[in-house]
Amino acid sequence: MQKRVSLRDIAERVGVSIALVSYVLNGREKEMRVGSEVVKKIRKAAEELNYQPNQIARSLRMQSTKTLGMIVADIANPFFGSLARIIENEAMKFGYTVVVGSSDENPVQSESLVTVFMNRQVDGFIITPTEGSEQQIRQLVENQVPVVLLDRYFPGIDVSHVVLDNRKASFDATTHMIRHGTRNITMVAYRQNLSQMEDRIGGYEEAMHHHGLNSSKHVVKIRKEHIRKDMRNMFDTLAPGKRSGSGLIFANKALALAGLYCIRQRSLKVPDDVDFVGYDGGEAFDLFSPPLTYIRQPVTQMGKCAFSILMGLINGNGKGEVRKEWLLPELIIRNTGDLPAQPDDEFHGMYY
Amino acid sequence: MQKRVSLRDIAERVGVSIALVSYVLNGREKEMRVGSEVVKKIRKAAEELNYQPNQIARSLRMQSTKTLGMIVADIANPFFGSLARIIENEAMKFGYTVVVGSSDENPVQSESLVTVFMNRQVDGFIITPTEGSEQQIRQLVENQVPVVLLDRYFPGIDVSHVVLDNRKASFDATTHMIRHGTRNITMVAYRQNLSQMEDRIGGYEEAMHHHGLNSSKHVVKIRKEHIRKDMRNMFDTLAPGKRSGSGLIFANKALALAGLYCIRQRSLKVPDDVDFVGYDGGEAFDLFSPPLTYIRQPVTQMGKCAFSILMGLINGNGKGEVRKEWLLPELIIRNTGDLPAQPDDEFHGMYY
DNA sequence: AATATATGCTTAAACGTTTAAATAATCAAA
DNA sequence: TTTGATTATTTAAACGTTTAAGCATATATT
Repeated sequence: MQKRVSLRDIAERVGVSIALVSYVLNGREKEMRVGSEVVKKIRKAAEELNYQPNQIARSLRMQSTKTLGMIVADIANPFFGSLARIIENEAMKFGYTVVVGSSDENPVQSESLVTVFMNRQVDGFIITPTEGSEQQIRQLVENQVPVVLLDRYFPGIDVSHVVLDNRKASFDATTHMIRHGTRNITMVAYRQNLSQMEDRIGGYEEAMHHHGLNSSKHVVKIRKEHIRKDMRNMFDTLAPGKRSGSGLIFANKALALAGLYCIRQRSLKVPDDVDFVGYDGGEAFDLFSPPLTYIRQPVTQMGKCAFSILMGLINGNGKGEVRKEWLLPELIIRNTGDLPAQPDDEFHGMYY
Repeated sequence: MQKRVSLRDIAERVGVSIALVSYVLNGREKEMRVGSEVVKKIRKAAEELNYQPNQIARSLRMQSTKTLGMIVADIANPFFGSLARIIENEAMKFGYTVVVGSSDENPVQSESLVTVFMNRQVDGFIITPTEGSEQQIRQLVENQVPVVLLDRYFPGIDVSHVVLDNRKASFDATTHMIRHGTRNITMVAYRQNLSQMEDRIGGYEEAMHHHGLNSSKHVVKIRKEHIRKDMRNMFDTLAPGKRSGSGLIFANKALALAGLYCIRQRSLKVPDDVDFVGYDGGEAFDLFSPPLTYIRQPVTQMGKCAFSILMGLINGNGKGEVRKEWLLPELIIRNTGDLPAQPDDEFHGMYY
């Protein structure tokens, strides 16, 4: 790697001090009353030498790296990939760079990412917190590190967050099924102590209760590590499709996909044998026969919102307000034989 | 954000110089013959104050940031997301951090990412080059910046790369179809001047030629920006399914998905009406009726390989060898009514 | 004529590390 | 007793910026 040109190189070539060069290249020549001749010469030299500022040196001096740390469950998951993409785009606009890490839903990994990012002096965090990471988050907040939680939050910590209104999402999905004549509705969720899951289950229960179907409420909790096995068990036990009016609501995409495997395996028809609603869309939902009903999250809005809150925290230097956002879901109703509307040609890049 | 503890804080508390603290905390106490009592005291103080090194300061001094720049087409695309994930994991093991940027297949954006990352003094790059970015890459190489190209490469530049053996992949896919009795095979590709596309098309042509089907060779080039429209046109013109022995090979996943829309729209059956092979797998391919045949890329291997080559370049300080890797594809043969084998429960995280 | 103000530029410290070189003290060998 | 190692520690420069403070010189104001 060749040595890069520094302010010193320009200063020497022009025959002035480093300070002057810095002032000019930062556009402070008026304020600092730099002679117009000198300004020209410095600009010219910078151009000729193709000067690029060393952001590391600047960071050290300024105590601000213009870097954000983002911790998601898994960047290979297109939901998080899309969020990362949106935040990356926003960040770029404001001169920020994003470093992304995947916690794998593991609090130990999450902790180590926080440490690595802190050592790299990131200016703030956007975090998808994992089960068991409550203490970490609390510590960050106590140390006055700018943090925004995304996708999940901890009711017990007073920190900004941007999440889907999961309760409403499940409520709407359940209500939709009930209106459709489905009575025997099962909520299939992860066995996981996170706001997300709890709210997704809560909304379902609320809707069932609201429609007087309390007695037929049924929540199945599946272990993430045994998703296939537990899913098969569920299908064997519940035998949806055997009795009429069965419906399944899957609390996330991984569950829905595992469920769809079982549905295909048992040659069940949607919605006649089992009614279906999943969280998050995707190719598989569009191309299934029939295309499937799902809850769409406003991913773009989530990303932009989280970013702008974080900017507020960072630039408000400690006085940035805590903001808590629950964004609205959209129920994409299908489960019919018709092909889903094709996205327009202009559409690309965003997988949700 | 609270002030963090520095070497100076420890030095003052123990009553020694900063240098000594640095030596000890870097494990150089033997080499530097630091008194064992002092070592203990420094360790203790560091522990008590919960000292964390400032990586920015270290980077400035060491002229090495332990950071890698990764530029992909789109991090929201699970193929790139998976690659990013693998590289992130590898990097972590070696104390590196990865900053990822999405070029959107746009050379201007790619250029600006390169600049941003260079200013942040990344130690090396892993790049998925876009059409028209040849000059940028050439410049990096000339400036002796460690670079590894991933997924695509430029035959005209002598720089390390890790790509799928796309030629073989298409050759195998085409041969498989021909053996299966499909004669009327169309290759559906992007109109794009990248090694990837050219090789994917080339392998198809080679196989057709090899089996004496030169006259029925047919390559359709679709514009990325008008993928839906061009795809519909193709189906209207070619009318696959109208004549027997029709087959379609899609040069990437986006094309395959757009193609599957049309297949469903026209109620064509795979493989009776149209035979099908796509690049890259995914939920949609697994859950389609029937599950679809596709070319699997060894994503994990690609990521690990690219990373290790980059490490060689960085640590070989300029003498690291240029390595060019073409990795082997795997043809996942299906197109039958059977459900695909379910991934094991242990499987998770990797979407390819 | 003395003082104030404006202009144009330089000096030097600071950010938090690493590390070569200097220093000082102890001890062994001549 | 001097010299030479050995051991333990400090000093200070360097990495490339930013920026407060200082210093001339010229011009304007009393």
